[in-house]
Amino acid sequence: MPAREHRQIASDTVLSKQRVVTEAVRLADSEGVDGLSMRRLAGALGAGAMSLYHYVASKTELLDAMIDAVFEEIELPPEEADWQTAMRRRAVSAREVLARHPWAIGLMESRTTPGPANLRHREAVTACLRRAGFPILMATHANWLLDSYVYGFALQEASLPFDTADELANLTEDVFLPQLPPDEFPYLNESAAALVAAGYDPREEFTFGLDLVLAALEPLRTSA
Amino acid sequence: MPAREHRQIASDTVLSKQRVVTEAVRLADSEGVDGLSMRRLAGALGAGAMSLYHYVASKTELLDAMIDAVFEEIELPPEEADWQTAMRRRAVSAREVLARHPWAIGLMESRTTPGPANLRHREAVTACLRRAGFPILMATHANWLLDSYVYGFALQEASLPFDTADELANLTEDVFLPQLPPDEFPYLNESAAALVAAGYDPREEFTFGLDLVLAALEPLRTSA
DNA sequence: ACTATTATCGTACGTTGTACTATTGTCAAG
DNA sequence: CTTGACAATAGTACAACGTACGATAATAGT
Repeated sequence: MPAREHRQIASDTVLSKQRVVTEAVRLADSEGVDGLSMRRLAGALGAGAMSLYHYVASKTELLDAMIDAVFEEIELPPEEADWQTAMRRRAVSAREVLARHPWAIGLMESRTTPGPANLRHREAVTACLRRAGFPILMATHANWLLDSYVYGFALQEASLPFDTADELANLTEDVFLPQLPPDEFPYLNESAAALVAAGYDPREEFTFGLDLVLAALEPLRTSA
Repeated sequence: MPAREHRQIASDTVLSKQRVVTEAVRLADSEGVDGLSMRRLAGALGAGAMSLYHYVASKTELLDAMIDAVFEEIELPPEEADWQTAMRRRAVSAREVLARHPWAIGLMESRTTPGPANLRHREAVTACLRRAGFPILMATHANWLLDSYVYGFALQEASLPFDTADELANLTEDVFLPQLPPDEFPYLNESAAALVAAGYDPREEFTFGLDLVLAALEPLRTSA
């Protein structure tokens, strides 16, 4: 391996797998994953399309690397905190990250081999639960439950056509309600009205369910 | 609307939006959503590619219709049961259906307008919760929590590369463990071993978390 | 200076979604 | 019985896609 350590001063004009993946993530964020083509990505990097294939073997591998780059952004459960705050921290971080990169959720379904950041993450979470006194199989259950909640919430959030409470109010009046005849959908009408009145904040909505789940898991520890 | 009621005796050779969507779902089930092209779909229906466009305006609309067809398979919460068993029934059904059509989960992220079956489903679930005594906003919270769990679980299940406990054991030994040096991933090693020993059944794993969530929601009712 | 290796890319092939157009089959109005 | 309208079925063509292949340019080791 003759590749020396002396990094080129500026990696701005030099390609690398890092730069390819980073730019791919940026492109997917702004244009959606359907707008991410090898040619467009190469163009954004000021390179020819085929040059990318020196850093990724295929588009599939690129997508895998993008997902792992997303996992790298998620905060690991801090070791010093008690298990509930540690898990809350990492869950909240995960939701934020997935909200920034909504395309990542849809991609997970098809790609099955976890990257290194993904593995590190899982290890840290399992460690946290085990050290908190959860028996092995209970830790597995807790893991499934927590991850399901995080991913599912992110998936639902990604499929919402609005971002702010204002947009929700507008859309409800202009789009949703006209599609919901009150005699056929009385409860959805009621819900929509209440939601507009109360406002909607994804962070609050998320922590509500999260705290409920964490509290429900507490008695499963054998706190020794 | 001159379209008479007299259905052609056999709709086997005759096209219709129904038949197009149904066959598209079948194709996605067997070949994955990437294997679903308009030409292949038309071929499976014994038609020319462009003929499909008399029944769907675009591939996007086809995908939307496919998702709604999936929702149609999900059992509604039975009205006569108490709320916990009703919600359990529909959640279990949802997981089964999504496990049959894994591609549907990844599709939800990008499509934002719910179809009629989707709306019916949401109405029925909200009705069940409200009738059980959940205040409006609590019903919304419960809805988010339950749906997050169901979708997230389905998403994780879809990204598992094995289906049976046997395959899990084989893969663990041949693929997973070799990627997990015990000094770097002690807890994942421990987990993997325990999981292989205990076996893994998605239905059990799912109901574990589900029952926990349902129990945690119970006190939020104002049972009047 | 010469060679081997690494990095870059142009061209070309097969496949995709679908716009446009042409061709049928059916039926109501004359 | 004719005619005109409309619903249904396709063929062709085009731009964009992933990428196999081979050619070039840059760099490093001798």
